[in-house]
Amino acid sequence: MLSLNEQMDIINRGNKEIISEDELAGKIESSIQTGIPLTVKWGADPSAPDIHLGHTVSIRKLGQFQNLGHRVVFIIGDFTAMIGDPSGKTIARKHLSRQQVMQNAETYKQQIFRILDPEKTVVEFNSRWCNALSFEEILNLTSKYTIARMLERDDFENRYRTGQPITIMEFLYPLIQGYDSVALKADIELGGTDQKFNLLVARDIQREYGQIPQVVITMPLLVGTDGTQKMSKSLGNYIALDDPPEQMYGKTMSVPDELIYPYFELLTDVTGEELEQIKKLLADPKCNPMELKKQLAKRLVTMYYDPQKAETAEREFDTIFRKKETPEQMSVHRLSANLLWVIKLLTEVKFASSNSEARRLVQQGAVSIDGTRISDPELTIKFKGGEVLKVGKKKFVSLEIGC
RNA sequence: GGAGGGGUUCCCGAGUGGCCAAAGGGGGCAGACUGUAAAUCUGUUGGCGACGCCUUCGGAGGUUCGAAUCCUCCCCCCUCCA
Repeated sequence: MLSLNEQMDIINRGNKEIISEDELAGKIESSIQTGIPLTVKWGADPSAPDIHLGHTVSIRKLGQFQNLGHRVVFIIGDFTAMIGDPSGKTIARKHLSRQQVMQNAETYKQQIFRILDPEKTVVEFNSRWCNALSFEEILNLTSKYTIARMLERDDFENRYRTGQPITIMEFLYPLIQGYDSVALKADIELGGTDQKFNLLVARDIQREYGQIPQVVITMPLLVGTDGTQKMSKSLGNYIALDDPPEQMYGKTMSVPDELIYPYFELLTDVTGEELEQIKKLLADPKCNPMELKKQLAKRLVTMYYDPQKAETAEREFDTIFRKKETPEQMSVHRLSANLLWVIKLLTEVKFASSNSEARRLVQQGAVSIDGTRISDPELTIKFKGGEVLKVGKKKFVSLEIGC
């Protein structure tokens, strides 16, 4: 096991805030003395199994804890999912079946184990202890926190002030998450800065239950591909771990230039010196940021796939977007007939969800076949096979005759 | 329990009898521009083989030649008083 200072150095890198560093040092010290690893908690909602780069900011930090010999517990909040984290607008949550939860959990594991060591990761479902709680115990839990303190939470305060509904059930969310820490006797809990409130509540709850409060480590929120809002699945501005290489590469390239630096910092293992270098280059007007972004995109694809796939992805990107040519590889669609109305064609290959949308695309000049723009929405085309249909900038399909 | 305010398209939000498939903004999509992007500009944004028709403004009825708009009942949300 590494010394206190060495451990602190590693943990300190890239986080937003540690509450508190002194407590953390104390815990690490006693762990070194006793040889007992610290329990590091991290939780996730089971309803959204698409892990994206935003999550990896925390997951990578967990990986560091594992390397330091500590015990990482990944909690799947199947119980809390019934409530839904009150941060969003989504109030009514659909109840997930046991089977769905298990399925999502599997998907989760598959993804996080691309970063974490499966041997060293404990996976828990919080329904295990939550379902066992009696009403009396729940009342007891609710007696440990006040409305005033709940309303300190930004979302709650906001919604309360602007006249948005808040249910009592939502107040339970932070309490249950806190109770999870009690059940696990968590030493440390990791989360995004948006989780700070919940993580801090857990400290109070643990104290109420006679435990030493967990150390809270918040990680910066990754800005999504739109360059403004945090990366999230519901906003659609995310790069998923499961995105195929070309997509991972392409999405990274579509990120605003300002994100190049934070992405290198939070998502890759580049050293401090390299980061400095990147910062310098970005400030240099002679340097084309595209080159750095390509490095970033390639690096990410290499991390989650391999160098060859990264190479291919880069080549394809250059072909489509820089040279504006057709990609080498594209999916093939077998036409239902060899004489087809353009509108029908677009809906058939699912590049448009309705005839109206298809018409719009044609009228806007988004549609071309073998490089020739189609502008007449009434056109019927005769195919002989091998044609390439392009819609917009990035949708391609190769057409073949027959089903 | 009482009094008042409100529910409109993906989101926010205007509209209080026909000119309403519904202003404006956001987002999305497309086009132009560009060193990839972003930004910007322009267009578009319910459906239908389509210059006409069908469905939409919390739900169900009703008034009317005609309803997002008026009436009745119901559901939901918010505020204040208790």
